[in-house]
Amino acid sequence: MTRPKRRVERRADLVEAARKAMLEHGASVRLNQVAEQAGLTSGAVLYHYPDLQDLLLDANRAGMERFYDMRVRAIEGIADPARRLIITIATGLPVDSEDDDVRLLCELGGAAARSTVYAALLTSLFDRQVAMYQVILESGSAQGVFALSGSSLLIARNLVALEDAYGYRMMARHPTIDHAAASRLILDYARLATGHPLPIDVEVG
Amino acid sequence: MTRPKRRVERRADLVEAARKAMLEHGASVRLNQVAEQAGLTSGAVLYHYPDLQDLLLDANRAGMERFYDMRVRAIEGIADPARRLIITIATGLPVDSEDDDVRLLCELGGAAARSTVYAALLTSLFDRQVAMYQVILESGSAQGVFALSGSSLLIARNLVALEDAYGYRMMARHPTIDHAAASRLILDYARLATGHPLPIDVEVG
DNA sequence: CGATCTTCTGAATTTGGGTTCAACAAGTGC
DNA sequence: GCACTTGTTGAACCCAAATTCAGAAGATCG
Repeated sequence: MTRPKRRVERRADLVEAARKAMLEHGASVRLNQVAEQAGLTSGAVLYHYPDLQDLLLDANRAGMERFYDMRVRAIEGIADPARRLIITIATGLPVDSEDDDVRLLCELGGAAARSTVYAALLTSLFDRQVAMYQVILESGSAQGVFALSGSSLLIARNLVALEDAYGYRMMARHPTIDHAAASRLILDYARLATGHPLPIDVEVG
Repeated sequence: MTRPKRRVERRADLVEAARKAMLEHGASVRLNQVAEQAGLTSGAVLYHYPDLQDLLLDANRAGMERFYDMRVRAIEGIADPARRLIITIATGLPVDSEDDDVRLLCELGGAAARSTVYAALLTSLFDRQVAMYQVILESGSAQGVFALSGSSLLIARNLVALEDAYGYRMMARHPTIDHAAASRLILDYARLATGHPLPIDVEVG
């Protein structure tokens, strides 16, 4: 029955199963729920991950990387700083209130206040996203298309902060804040901060 | 042993105990942990709250009201819109990374993605805070001290969003974002949005 | 094809928490 | 100071989940 899977691949499978299980049951997933999601018994999970916490940590780390990579990939190959900025804002928000990647990140927000490890993970994600925006802002500024209202660090932090917060609102199903509304709110700040009209009709495709 | 406490007072005690227990153990607190915090047995807790979820809900609701009331009280009696705005921004952030009220709200953020009830609570808190800012913005605009860059709803939403997000960052102990830094970041947006210098040296008293 | 390693199961065991309830202690009314 | 109500305990019980482990089922290699 057992296929010749490598240790590493098997652990990757479990990480994915743990991610799905967490989406369904929250941060306090049971070992059995992870096992069921993986189609295994709890013993098998324990064989690869003697401590469930380690598995959950890996799963969250993976989810974070996934979210970040998706954003980086969405703007690679695009030269115009204004388009890059608009697209980056769009990919920083959940696509809808069911967005799995963002759901996982929200779940983590609460845990971070109690867990040093998760706090460090989220802090690092925040800073990387800030750096991503800084690159866009600085390049736009250098090309003369952006007239920044303050330091790129300041503006980038506020942009990431706005994304985060509206992500939470969307996940909590705010009746009037959907992806389009949140985009408009953040873009409005981006216009003030860059002095660029940032036309919204640019297709994200 | 039993003191002549009224039903209502006793329930209030339990709500407070549940709040503390949640701060320590997260949204998935055990009945026993609440009981221990209250200095009672699980049976006694069940006597007053047959369903633990009801107790947790009450505790979270109480925490929210507490946070909101504190903010309202902080600006009552202050006439100058600029000062009101500055103080409101200051009270929207946790005082430090140990702030209990904000910690509870962060904890809720994750739960809201899965629980309709908590989602509704947080949404209503968000909207009330937005309304609070709108009143300040509109009155400042009417008095001619603010030159708003957009609708008061838009600006107010962004202000609350920034508060929320930096609250999360502070709770996760971001190394360079403390209360002062977060205030500066939000005030920078507030200046762009109101056209007012919003001097930071005004004492919050 | 036989020896051995890896992976996983199934059953047994332990742990931990929730639920129930008889009993009791402490107030309350009369 | 007797009868009743309220609040609470502690023990019994139940269930779900974690943990452990002997051994089966493949895979791997000689």
